[in-house]
Amino acid sequence: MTTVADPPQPRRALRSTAKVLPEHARASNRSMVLQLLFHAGPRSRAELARATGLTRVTISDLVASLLAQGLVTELGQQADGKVGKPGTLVGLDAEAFQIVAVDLADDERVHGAVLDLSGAVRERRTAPVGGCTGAAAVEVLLGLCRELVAATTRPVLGVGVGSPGVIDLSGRVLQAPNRGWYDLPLAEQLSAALELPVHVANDADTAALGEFTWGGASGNGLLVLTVGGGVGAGIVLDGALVQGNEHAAGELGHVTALDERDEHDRAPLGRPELCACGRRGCLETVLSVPAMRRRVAGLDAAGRDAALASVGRRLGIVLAPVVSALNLSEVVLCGPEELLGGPLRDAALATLRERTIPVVSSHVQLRMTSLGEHGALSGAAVLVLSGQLGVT
Amino acid sequence: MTTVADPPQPRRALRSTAKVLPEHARASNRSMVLQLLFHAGPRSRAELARATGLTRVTISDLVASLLAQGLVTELGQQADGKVGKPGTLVGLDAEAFQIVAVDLADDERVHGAVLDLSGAVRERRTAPVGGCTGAAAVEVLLGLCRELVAATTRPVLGVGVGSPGVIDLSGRVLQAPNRGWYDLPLAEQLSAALELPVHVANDADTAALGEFTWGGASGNGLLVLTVGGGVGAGIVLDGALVQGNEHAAGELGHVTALDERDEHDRAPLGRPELCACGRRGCLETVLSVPAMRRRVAGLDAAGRDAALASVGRRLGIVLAPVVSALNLSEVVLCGPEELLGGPLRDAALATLRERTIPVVSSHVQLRMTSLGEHGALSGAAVLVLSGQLGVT
DNA sequence: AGCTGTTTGTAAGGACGGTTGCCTAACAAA
DNA sequence: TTTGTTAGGCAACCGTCCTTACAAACAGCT
Repeated sequence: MTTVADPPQPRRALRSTAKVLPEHARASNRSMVLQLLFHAGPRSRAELARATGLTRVTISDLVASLLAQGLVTELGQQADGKVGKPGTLVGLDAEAFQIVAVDLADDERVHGAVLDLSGAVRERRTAPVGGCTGAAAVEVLLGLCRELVAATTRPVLGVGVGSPGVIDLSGRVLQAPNRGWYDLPLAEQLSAALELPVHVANDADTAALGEFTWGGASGNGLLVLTVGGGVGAGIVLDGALVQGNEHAAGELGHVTALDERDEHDRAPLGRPELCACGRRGCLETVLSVPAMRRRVAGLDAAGRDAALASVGRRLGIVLAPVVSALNLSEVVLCGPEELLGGPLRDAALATLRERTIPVVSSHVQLRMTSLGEHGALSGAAVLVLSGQLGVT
Repeated sequence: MTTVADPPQPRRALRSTAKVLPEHARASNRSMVLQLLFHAGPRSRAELARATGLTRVTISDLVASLLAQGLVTELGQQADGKVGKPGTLVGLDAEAFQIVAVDLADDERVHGAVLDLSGAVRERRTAPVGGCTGAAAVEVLLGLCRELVAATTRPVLGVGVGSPGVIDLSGRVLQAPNRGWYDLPLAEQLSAALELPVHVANDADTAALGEFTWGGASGNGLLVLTVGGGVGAGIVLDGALVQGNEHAAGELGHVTALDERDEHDRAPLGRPELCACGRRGCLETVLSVPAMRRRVAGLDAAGRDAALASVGRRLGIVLAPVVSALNLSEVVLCGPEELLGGPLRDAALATLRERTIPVVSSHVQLRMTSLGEHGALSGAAVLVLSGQLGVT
């Protein structure tokens, strides 16, 4: 009959939406129960019902399916002297599955571990990279994964990998210059070879996940800065990693931190140095471990402290806009404690507070990681927990 | 029987999770259909089914309920010469409801409008603030809202308000010094008085929403900077506003942008000025409209351009870490075109590119808003569209 | 001991949402 | 006219959660 007017022009790409089925609701509720048991410890079914808002009937059903899968176990009666029938405690069984986690941040050796569901490391292995790149580097990684899988004593929930470079949500490495990987579907390849679920993410992102889950993060909004050969950052907002437009969020290492014309701290830091990226004064040229070691070499304690404080001030200047814009609750440093933990941290925090409004700065914390060396490994494990069980 | 070991200590506050019911799946799918019709224009049921992944049966059912509510209408047959039965086009009815939107960013007058579902302004009203604060300011706002509601010619979908200050997700104003509001449940009060759904958010956030929905945003990651009496920012990541730990995300106005010891641009900008917050050199002391007008007053064209370029460079320095950390695709400036649009924008973009790695800076855009004066009003309308229909 | 009230966990039945399978209507191409 | 394709509707089924009802286990009281 009536023909139709021209459709209005599409205004922008649609936000990724997906159909929702009742079974997704089920999965979400199942994850909520697991999340609760994971973080808050064993509970009775009735308590789970109250905490989730679901009915006891539904919780019973969910718990029954989790029991059938072996993910949770009944732990006996609640022994507190309240009125009424005592509940049966149900708890996550940390021994039910094991997780294989691998960290590729180190250029010399690939570090891996087997963890249980509580995040405890059960087994540790490393493999030398030996300068391998491209497909050969994938083989080294795959070999370590096989070795770790062989070392597990329980069914494997999945494999988590933290790698430098730009990595999309599907675990495809868009670019990782250190390994010579470009547009490589790493998760897919590993998954096919190992016949296991594999999750791959940027190493700073996995470090952020680990800190978020196990580092005692307090509020909402966490930035984790990994300081090693380079500088990277992972950001968790509202419980999720920030991806960025090109999956390159967290590229803080190459923000200019030292300006040709700044008088600020000129004496201790000298003129802006040339960076590997071809520009001058990048944060990496002052904050990376090699740069700092070079700067403090041969200095006495006072000189060393002054130099590190200068670096900390530059870091504070770079962090101030980020912390303000996102109203972060926590900034966490990962790297050598002896370089980052002292005057550097203190100066960075002081500078950060100086340069931000109190409503923001009074709540923000700046501290060393509480996970020690293997934060990235724990984070890679969280990647699997999150991907397979919905637990974060 | 067996008593139980101590539960593991809770490690952190749980991420906000909520139970999911099948009816939520229904609401989500309904929103997805509306979203599609909103952004991509009229479609047949079969096309909707293909686009959403749902079956034709389910789509028919959803469309039937939307037809019953008057939100969509059938627009006749598809007239293209393909094989098979031609489909019946179904389109969002922009006339079905109207939206009342109010912007409180201006200290002198409250601006309001009636919009249809396509975002077109149908009616415009303002009310003088007259220095009112506290409850009196609420009364002024309420009066304007009543006037606008009376001016509507269709059922009202809801009321959206953009206000300066820190505002939580429920529309409670935690603090808005300009209006003398502290811990005020504004959305709740307005909703009770008007007997309509009311959504309240920070004005920079609503501006960001408006730009995101109607400004032709390209990629993922948008920061909108509102420049007026002060400076504010709203950030949209992954299709959602960034809230921040204390709902204070976007507080960029009081980041130090001009340092006592910086030589950088000293000549055009002078020594760091005292800011209303009590500190020196905040971004607001160089980028706010009054500050800029004062700086360019009495200068010739060249001097004016140089001064604005200096301001742009300071802005670029502040933005660089944020753009890098979040890998933003777009930074949008809202405010007086004659101040922001020319040398300031150019210098800010150039500085931003100088200070960030190409992988980040090559994709980022920095431009004036395409929504003109009433971006915040459009954004307040999006608040309602999003809250009531799930359309963004 | 026996009763009462409270709390836990399960069972049965109903409501809702989505799917599959099958039907008819409408059209183009052979 | 026949064939193949597409749109849209109807019926039957499955999954998920809810409400209601009930048995079991306990504390506190008489």
